[in-house]
Amino acid sequence: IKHKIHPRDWTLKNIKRMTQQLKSWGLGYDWEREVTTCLPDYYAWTQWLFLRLYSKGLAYRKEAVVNWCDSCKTVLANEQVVDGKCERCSTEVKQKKLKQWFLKITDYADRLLEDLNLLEEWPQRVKAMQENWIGKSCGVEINFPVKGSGVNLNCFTTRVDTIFGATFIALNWEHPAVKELINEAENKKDIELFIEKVKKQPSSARLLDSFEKEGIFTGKFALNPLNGEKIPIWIANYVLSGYGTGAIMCVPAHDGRDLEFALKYGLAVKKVIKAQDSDFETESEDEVSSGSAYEGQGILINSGDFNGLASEEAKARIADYIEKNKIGRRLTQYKLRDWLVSRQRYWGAPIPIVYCESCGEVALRDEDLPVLLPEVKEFLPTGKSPLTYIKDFMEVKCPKCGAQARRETDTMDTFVDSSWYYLRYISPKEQNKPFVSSDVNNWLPVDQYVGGVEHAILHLMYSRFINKFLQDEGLVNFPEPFKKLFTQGMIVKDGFKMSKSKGNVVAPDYIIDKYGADTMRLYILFMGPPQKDAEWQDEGLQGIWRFMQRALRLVDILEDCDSGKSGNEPSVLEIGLLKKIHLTIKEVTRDLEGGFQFNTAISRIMELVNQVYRGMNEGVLRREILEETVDVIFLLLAPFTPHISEEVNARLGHKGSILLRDWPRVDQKYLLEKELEIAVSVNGKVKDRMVISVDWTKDLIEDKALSLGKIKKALSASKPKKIIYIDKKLLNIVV
RNA sequence: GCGCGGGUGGCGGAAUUGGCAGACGCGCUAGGCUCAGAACCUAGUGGUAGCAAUACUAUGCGGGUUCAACUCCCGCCUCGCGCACCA
Repeated sequence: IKHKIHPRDWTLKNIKRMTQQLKSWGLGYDWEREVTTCLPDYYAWTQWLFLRLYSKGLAYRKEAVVNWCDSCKTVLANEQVVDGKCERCSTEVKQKKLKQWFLKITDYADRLLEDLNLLEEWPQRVKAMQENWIGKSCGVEINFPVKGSGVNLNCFTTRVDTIFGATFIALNWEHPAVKELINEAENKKDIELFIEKVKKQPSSARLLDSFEKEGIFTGKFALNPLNGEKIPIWIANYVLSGYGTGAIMCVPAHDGRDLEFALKYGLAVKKVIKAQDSDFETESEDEVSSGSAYEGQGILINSGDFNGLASEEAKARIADYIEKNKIGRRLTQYKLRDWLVSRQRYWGAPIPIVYCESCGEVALRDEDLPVLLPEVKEFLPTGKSPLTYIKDFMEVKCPKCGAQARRETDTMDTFVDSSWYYLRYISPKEQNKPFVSSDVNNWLPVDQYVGGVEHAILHLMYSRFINKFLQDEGLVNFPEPFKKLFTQGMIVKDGFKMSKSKGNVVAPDYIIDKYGADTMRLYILFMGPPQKDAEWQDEGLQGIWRFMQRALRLVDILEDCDSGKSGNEPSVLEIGLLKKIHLTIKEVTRDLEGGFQFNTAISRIMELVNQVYRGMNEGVLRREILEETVDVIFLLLAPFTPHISEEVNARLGHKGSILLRDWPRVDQKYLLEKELEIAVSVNGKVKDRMVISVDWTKDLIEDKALSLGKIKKALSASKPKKIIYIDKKLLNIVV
């Protein structure tokens, strides 16, 4: 749309191009299972999913204050608003009241939170981010009656233990009681002016450190239901409307934000918690005057019957009291909101709902699917879905009564498509259902998922939600879709993430033309640990290219080499090389199996190549030994450099593909050392090293060490106090 | 403010989880090859002092535990990311 090209043409063209690119890298995908979420054979099932959710009351339409992007002319999910701006175009997001479709992810909030515990092989970071996003907190909602009126102000608090310290109440300007409260106020005009001012403050301003708390007194008072104290009611700009009730009880002594506000407007500060080990008399006043509130747990004071209790117990007892006297109730709050899936974009799967004069909102039947996205000429955003203007699309018979009805014109957020695609991979060609449950249950959950952290909340939370829903529907039998998660870093160049807008992209096609796909693959994996960001350096690529040439030259050397005598005992030099070969096999295997440690695996293969060259410098290597070495080198390289390894495999006379050959095996006989070198240190500082035989006793090793010239010198006259021997590693002499 | 990660040579990064810090690569220096250059080969390369053997010093800073600390503990500094007046 941005480029004024039809989204379908653009998308299909890019899919084609990227498929070519992925193939040119030599990546081993099963292309038979490719799915395209924007084509009807896929999105029919996305619509089917929507209908299942609808039938369970988990897809619903409501009027709500939603995020609106003026530039994209569409609503956005909370998850797609970053720093108060549209994640796509960075336009300041506005709040608008609209009737929109939501998916009830909040019904699953507790399970999404609880089941994070099942995800043992997910990064802590991602789990922490989801936990944060769900934002569960337990507390009470308590009624503060307004003096001289029938109004009750409900306030949610997690700090039930501090209710006796509430010295004022603050309301968001949108709170439904505001109108009534200020009706007879003397300064009604001023209050209205204040509200107008606060309304205009952009929501992103709250994020700034410079955001100043402001408020105005309504002239009304509320009664603290626990102690009957009369406390003033204010309207304040720091109270959120979307969380809790939009009204808060303020305890300045134990909340920094409330204290800041109280000090500014000269409101009372009342301490009701003292730190476990503190002396109340001496500390209280200083704290408040220095502007810091005691926010920790402690012992209750100034709290009537609850004095002397510890915070934790007090919370429970006060909550009991509140419920018993019917002045409030226990309540759990979440930050997680329902998932807004309506989009006013053309490019998406139409929501399969129609509106009928007599039946109202009606869901389509499965046999009506797919609702095809019609051809349009006009797809630029206008604020209404472009589908609105297409008569053939809009006009439809009501599936219930057959009368003329009109279609829903919103399309679905594309994250709905991607929340279940891993299931479709199991049954990509299935015509009659989205997937075959028995096959899905056999193959899934996904063993290893790889992706960027940018999906930590959006895609990975939505997929978990949908998977749990499908589990409840009996269509899958596992609670979590992705068993292991690996989040890879970004490639950075000149200090910025590679991107077209920064103009620092290194085109893979160009690299492949110049150096070949293998060199590029090897370089990318050698750059550093894949979970971290890595800096692209052309020199590094050159280094890898050099290494590949060096390794390939060994094949030339081998081919020019006489067949030579065989059957002789290997020379010392050859034994050294054989040991290195098997050590390399062992370590490369461990690096690959133990995690994604490609960078170290590659460096070990480099070491092996280096040792071959060093060996040839020092003496003669027989052809059979050299051949074994070259063979192992390219077998170990095969996962990284499949094309070149394949070629070498053929040159060495092997029939068939190298990818079908066995992974090299470690021959333990080369790793069993008869002799080895250990370090000898004095007081932890290495002074010398020596060769020992594995069958030596500790006494023998000590004697030998103490006879070393450098050790004698280091010890000079002092007598060893203690000698510590770490098997096969070092001997430390303490003096 | 809360939550995750990091901090090791000129640079990217290793260190078998408490046991020889700096593997491997880049860069740099010297030498070889060459008419010359590129490429390639050989050697060297944390810092300070020394011709050298060697000595001292060194993993963000300060303490601690230990025969031994990049690694563990306590207290700081700093950078990156995520969330954020969530009551």
